[in-house]
Amino acid sequence: MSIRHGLLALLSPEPRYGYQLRTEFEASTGATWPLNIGQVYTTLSRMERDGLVSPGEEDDQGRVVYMITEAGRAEMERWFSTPVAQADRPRDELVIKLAMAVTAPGVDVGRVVQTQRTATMATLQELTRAKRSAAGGTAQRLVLDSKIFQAEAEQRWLDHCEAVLAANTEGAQS
Amino acid sequence: MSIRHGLLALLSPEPRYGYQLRTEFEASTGATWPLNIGQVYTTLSRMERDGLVSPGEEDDQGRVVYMITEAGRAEMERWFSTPVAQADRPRDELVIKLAMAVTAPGVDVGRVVQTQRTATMATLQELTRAKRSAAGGTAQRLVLDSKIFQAEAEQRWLDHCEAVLAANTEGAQS
DNA sequence: ACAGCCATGTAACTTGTTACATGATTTT
DNA sequence: AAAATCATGTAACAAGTTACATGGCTGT
Repeated sequence: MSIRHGLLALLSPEPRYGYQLRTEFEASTGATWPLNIGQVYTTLSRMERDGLVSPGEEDDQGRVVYMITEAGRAEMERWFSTPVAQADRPRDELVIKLAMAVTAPGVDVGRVVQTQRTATMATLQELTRAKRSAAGGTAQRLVLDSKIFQAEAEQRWLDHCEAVLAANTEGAQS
Repeated sequence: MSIRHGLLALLSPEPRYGYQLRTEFEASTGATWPLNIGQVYTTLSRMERDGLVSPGEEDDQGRVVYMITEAGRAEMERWFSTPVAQADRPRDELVIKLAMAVTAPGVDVGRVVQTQRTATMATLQELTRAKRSAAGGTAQRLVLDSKIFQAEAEQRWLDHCEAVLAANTEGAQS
């Protein structure tokens, strides 16, 4: 529900039209998660269906301007004041992959870990480079930082996995 | 595509029936991401449609046993040998929420951060408790560890956000 | 008898996502 | 004139998810 709420938040200060929303969404969250323009319109339609936004009159330039409704504002406030719970998060593909690699016989877990480590390292370097070039405002920088923190945590976890697996094979099977 | 591939991996050593797949999936990944049994069957149907699995004959006890196909095995190997890329990951709701909180006027970002920090702290304690009780095999333990690493990274990032925002309000706006 | 687990399945829905069609305006 | 950008929208699909229907078997 990230996009819905994101658009809702962008509409909260004042009405906007679809194309503008994409631009501003990407300006806030950065270029790493590009937002297809079609999706803006589908999401707006669905939010209209759910009573969160309503299309006002057209622009002076004929653009369709949406504005947030009462219900939409309430939903936005609920969103900001409710923490993201553990259960809300999507399943982590890497974690499932490793769990399966450990479980399934005949899979070289070490190789899976190594492959991922290389990729994550490359990601990390790219992110660091992006951070050095330092375009964008506070929001974009924080998004970048989040990705860096997450990639670093992933590296540490991969190290940890290797250590655990090494200890497992040398000693008894678990 | 985590569940598809997860089921595929579980089917790789030998054929299984649906109910069994749920049990084993949860045994590998832990109870934190419960898997609805209905989903196992829908996913199996779709995988059959895509030629990744095929229902063999019934069990001696009348259970519908699925087995992995050639194409399924190839897909599984591709999965294990391909790293999870940055672009593959879903949008992070918390990150978007904070980016929007920073961007939108009239939102108390500090409160959003605090609310999340409290929740994440509670999560972390719960995870640590779960780890101490230490049921489950290697896979489950690694999944738990991953969640702990991620929660810790999230706490660090929230701290970092606060620091950046404090520096921002005391000095000039960015 | 009844509760609860084992077991399979389907219908319906959500969000996310893309490919495509269409046209106006602006830049080169 | 052609290319690019601005702007709106639709059709179609994927994957995940749940609620429900159905029935057999097991333990109390």
